[in-house]
Amino acid sequence: MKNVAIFVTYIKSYILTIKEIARLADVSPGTVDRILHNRGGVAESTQKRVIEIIEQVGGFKPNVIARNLALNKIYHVAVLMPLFNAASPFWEYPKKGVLKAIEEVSSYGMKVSISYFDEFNVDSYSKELDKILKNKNLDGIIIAPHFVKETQERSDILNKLNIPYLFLNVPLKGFNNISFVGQDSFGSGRVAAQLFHIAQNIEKPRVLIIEVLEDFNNYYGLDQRVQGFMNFFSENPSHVKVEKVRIPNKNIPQFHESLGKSLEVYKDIGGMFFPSNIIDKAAQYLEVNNIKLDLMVGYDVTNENKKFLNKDIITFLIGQEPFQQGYKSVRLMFEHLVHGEDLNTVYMSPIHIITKENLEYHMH
Amino acid sequence: MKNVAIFVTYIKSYILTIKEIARLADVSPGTVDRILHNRGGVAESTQKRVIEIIEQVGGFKPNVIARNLALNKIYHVAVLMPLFNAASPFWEYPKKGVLKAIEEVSSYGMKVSISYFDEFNVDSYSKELDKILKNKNLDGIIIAPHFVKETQERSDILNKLNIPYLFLNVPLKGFNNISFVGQDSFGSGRVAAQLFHIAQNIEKPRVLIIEVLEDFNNYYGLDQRVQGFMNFFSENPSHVKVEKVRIPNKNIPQFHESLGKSLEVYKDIGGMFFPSNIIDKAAQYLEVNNIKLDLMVGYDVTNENKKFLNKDIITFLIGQEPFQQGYKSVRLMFEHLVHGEDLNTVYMSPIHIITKENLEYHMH
DNA sequence: CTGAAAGCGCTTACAG
DNA sequence: CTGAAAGCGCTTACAG
Repeated sequence: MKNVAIFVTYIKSYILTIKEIARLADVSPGTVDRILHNRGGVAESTQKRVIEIIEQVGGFKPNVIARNLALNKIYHVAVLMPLFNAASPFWEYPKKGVLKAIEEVSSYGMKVSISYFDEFNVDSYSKELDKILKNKNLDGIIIAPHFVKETQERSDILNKLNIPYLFLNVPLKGFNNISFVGQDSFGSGRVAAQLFHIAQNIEKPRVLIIEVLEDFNNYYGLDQRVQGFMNFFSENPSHVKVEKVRIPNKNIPQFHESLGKSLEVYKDIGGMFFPSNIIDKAAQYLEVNNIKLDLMVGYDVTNENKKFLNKDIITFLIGQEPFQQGYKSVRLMFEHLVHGEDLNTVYMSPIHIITKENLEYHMH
Repeated sequence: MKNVAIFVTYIKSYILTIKEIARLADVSPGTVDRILHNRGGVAESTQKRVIEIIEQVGGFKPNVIARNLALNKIYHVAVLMPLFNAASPFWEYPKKGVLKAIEEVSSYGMKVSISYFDEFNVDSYSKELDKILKNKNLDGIIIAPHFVKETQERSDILNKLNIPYLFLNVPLKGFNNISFVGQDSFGSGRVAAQLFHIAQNIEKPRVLIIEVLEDFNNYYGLDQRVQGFMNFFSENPSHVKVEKVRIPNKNIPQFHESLGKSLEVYKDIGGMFFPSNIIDKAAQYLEVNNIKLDLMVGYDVTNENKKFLNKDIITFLIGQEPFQQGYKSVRLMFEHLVHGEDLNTVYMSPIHIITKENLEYHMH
C-alpha cells in the first residue's frame, strides 16, 4: 500500500479496473465489487481500506461495456403513442424519432416495442395500455397519455408495477412519472402572439383565433395555447385586436361553411391563429375562395401544412420538434435504466418558428 | 444441419451468437469470426456452408458491447475549435455540445481531446493544428477550419494520415473531409430576408444591411448570408427596399460613429440586418441614442444579443443550434469509428428564428 | 466474511 | 485450414 500515492500521480487520469484496485488493497475483485455495490457481507476494516484506496486513486468509474456484457441483461421498454395516419399527421415524426433511438440503443442492452392507439378512440387507448401493463417482463414505459381519465384509472397499476414511466408530448399532472418530454403549450401561444404583434399589418390589426370544438375536447394543450396567446397581449400593449370564434368540425364542408360565416362577421380581419394543426383546412378554404390574409399562424409541420406554407397561404407554423420528442424520450429511458442516471422532471421542447424559407432545414 | 430450418422459425427475431452459428455449422467460433471479417485462411467449402447458415438464420449482427470489450480499443479523437471568450461568444455552445457528447461516448470506447485557437489569430490556428497532426495515436479529427489557406496547406498531411476528419461550422470545399456539420449560410440569409418581407412596416420599407469590414475578412460565411438575403428579394417582389453599407469596427466608438453616419444618410430606414452576431454593438447604439427601429435582425444567441432581444431592441436572431453542432460532430465521429457507419457528406443545422418569447425554450 | 471460478460474446495469437 | 485457449472488465453463484 505504500506505493499507492506514487502510482496514482503516475497514472493521472487513467481509470483503474476493479482488478487493479483489488490488487492495491490486497483483496479479491469480488470483494471490491461487493463494496462498490453495497452488497454487504464485508468486514468493516476491509471496507474502510478499500474505500480509502479508491478515493486515493481518484474514484472508480465502472467500464459500462464490461458491466453490460456481464449482466447480460436486456431492458425491455414499451412505447404507447398515437398511430400516425392522415387523421393524426403529427405523429409521423415522433414515431421516426423513436425508431431512430431504438436503432441506437438496441446494440446497448435495451429493447423497445411500440404500441399504437387511435387518437380519436378512447377504447383503443385503454386496450393497448392494459395490454402493456399486463406484461410482466417490463422495465420501463413511455406513454403519450392522451386520455386523462383512462390514464388516471390506471395510475395505481402503474405505481404498483414499480417501473419508471415517462410522459411524451402530453404533460399530465399528478402522476409519478419520472419525466415529461414535450412543449410548453402556454409559452408557445405567447410566441404565436408575438409574431402577430411584430408582423400584423397596422392597417388591418384584427386577428381571429379559431377554436375547433372537436379538437378542444380532445386535447387540453389547445386551451393552454390560447391562454398563452391572450396572456401575451394582456402584458404587451399592442395595435393587434383579438377576436375568438368557436366552430365545429364534423366534416370539411361544414367546417368551411362555419369559417366562411365567421369571415363575413369579421370583414376586416387581417390574420388568423389556429391553436392546432387543423389550419390546413382553413388554408384550403382561403385558397379556393381566393382570400388573402396578411398572417396565418398555426401549429405543426404536417405534410398538408407544408404545402400551404410553400404557397404563402400559411405564414408561420409553430413547431415542437416532434422527431426529437420521440428520440429523446427513448434516449432518456436508456440513460435512466442502463446508466442509472437521474432524469429531470421536465424536458421542454423548443418552440420553433417555421416559415417557407427555413422549412427544409428542420428535422420535424 | 437438418434442424436448422425448424430452429430458425422458432427463434424468429432472436439474434444468434457466433458460438451458436458455429455449433449449427459444426465449426469453431474462430472460424466463423474469420469468415465474418474476411480474414481469409478458410476452406471455400466451409465458408460457403457457414455463410449459408448465417443467411438462413436471418443474418448476423455482432454484439457491439462484446466486440468493444474484446477489442479493448480506445479510439482517440481530437477536436480543434475557437476558444470561447468575450470576443468569440458564439463558441460557448459548440463547446458545451462537444463536452456533452464526450461524456456520453467516453464510456463506449472513444476518448476526445479538445484544442482551442484564437479566432482572430491565424498563427494560433496553425500551431494547434500542427500539434494535433503530429500525434501518431489519432483515429479521427474534428476541425472548425476557420482559416482557408492554412487548412489547405495541411490538406496533404491530413490525407496522408489516412484518418477521417470532419468539418465543424465552416464548410470548406475541396477537401476529403468525411462530413460537414453546420448551417447553410445562404439559406439563412434568405430566412432573414423573408422576415423583413413579412414583418417590415409598409410605411418604412427601407432596410439597411450592415457589413462590418473586419468580420467580412475573417469569415466567408458572412458574404453568403448577404447573398442569400439579396437572393430572396430578387426572387420575391416585395415592398422592402434594401440598402447596403460597409463600416469598419476597430473599436466601439469608431463603430458607433460610422453607424450614426449611416443612419443620418438613410433617415427613413425602418430596419437593419446584420449578417453576424455583432448586432449587439448596434443595439447598444440605438439604446443609448433612444432610436427605435421596427425590425432588427442579426445572428446567434450570444449573451449580449439575448439582453437586447429581451429589451425589444433586437427583434429576431437567426440561430444555428451551436450546441447541436458540437454535440453532433462528436456523435457522428463515434458512429463512424465505433459502429463503422458511413456518414452523409453534410449535416445541415436548422435555421432557427429566435424571438424574446421562444428564447428560453431553445438549447443554443 | 472472503476468494476462486465461470461466464457474458467476441477477438486474437498460438499450436497443430 | 482449423480448433482450443486466453482475455477484455465486470458480475455472480459457490465453496469454505
